[in-house]
Amino acid sequence: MDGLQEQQLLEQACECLEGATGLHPQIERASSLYLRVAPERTQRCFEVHTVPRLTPASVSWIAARLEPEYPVLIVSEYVNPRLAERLKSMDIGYLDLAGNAYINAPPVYVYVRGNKPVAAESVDRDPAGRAAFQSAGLRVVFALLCAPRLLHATYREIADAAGVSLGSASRSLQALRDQGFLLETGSRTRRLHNHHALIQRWTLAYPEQLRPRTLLGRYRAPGPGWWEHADLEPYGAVWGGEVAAARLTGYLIPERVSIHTRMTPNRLMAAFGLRKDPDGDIELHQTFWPPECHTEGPELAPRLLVHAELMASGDERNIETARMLYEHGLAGRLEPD
DNA sequence: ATAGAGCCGACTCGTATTGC
DNA sequence: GCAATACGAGTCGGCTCTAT
Repeated sequence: MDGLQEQQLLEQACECLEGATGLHPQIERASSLYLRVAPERTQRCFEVHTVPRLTPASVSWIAARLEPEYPVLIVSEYVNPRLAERLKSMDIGYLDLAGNAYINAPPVYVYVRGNKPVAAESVDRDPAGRAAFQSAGLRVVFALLCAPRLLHATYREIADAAGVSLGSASRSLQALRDQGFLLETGSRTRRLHNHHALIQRWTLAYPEQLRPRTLLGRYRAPGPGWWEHADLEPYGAVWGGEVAAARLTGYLIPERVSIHTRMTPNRLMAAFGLRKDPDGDIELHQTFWPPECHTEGPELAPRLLVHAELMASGDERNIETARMLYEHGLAGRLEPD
């Protein structure tokens, strides 16, 4: 999202706030966007973060990443009641285009939730631009991030490795180029740019766009702690999410299990006595990344995926663990932008 | 509440064109 | 000849609307 679109979204949200409350917010632009919500009544200034489509994962991301100088105000097209509740509980302010808002700037206090979303034109709805962060695009981005050799491969090789069609690979790469995430440095030599933002976009889009499509089913094990001594390797499977994070950091006691496998679930079910259960705490997923993707160990999913799964859970301890994984693994492996 | 029709977006596939 | 790119046709799945 570029600066102009950010400001447009903020201006529209401010109009909604003005209409609903009679406050006269004042936008200030420096290195980032700032908002004085009621300059005539309080000098309190918020640092604005625009997130057109707010999801549980993006709230997790924001909660994990922000160490702001000023209190934070999230501006989105729509903040649903559950997210509103969650943001308020963390004392993070929000504004949306439906007129929902939480602003805690004494003596000014606003809390509105439950307004329905307005059917407005999204600022992030350009089909070509989104291609990189839909299911096919997410596979391509993941392959490029985890197997950098592919940056210098042909379109066909990239498409094969990512498990998408040639046309989808082409559209995804074009979208990445358009958004400044992919730089052509010569004939078939490419470089990823702005890794941090790219990982953020991937992390936010993964639980919505790709994860539901790789889900094979939910299961339940005969007893707790079964995963501690289970050997997945013979079944072409790896640990994701909380179990992988526990093994990488020793910081978590897993409650939910996610397993990524290249085979059908039958053999895993037979080996570990798993039963199908729509409310089970075990999720089986089809592996979507190429074998050459870098992993931390033979039985662990790539760190980028583990990070995204933790962030998507919304659990505070998971988010903290995700931050550790990012800082002590992902960030160090990135090329400088 | 549910089933069926219709619509739409995302994706794949095939093919034509262009450039090296 | 091969790779990159563009584009149209077709498929699939999800969503909404409507009739029952």
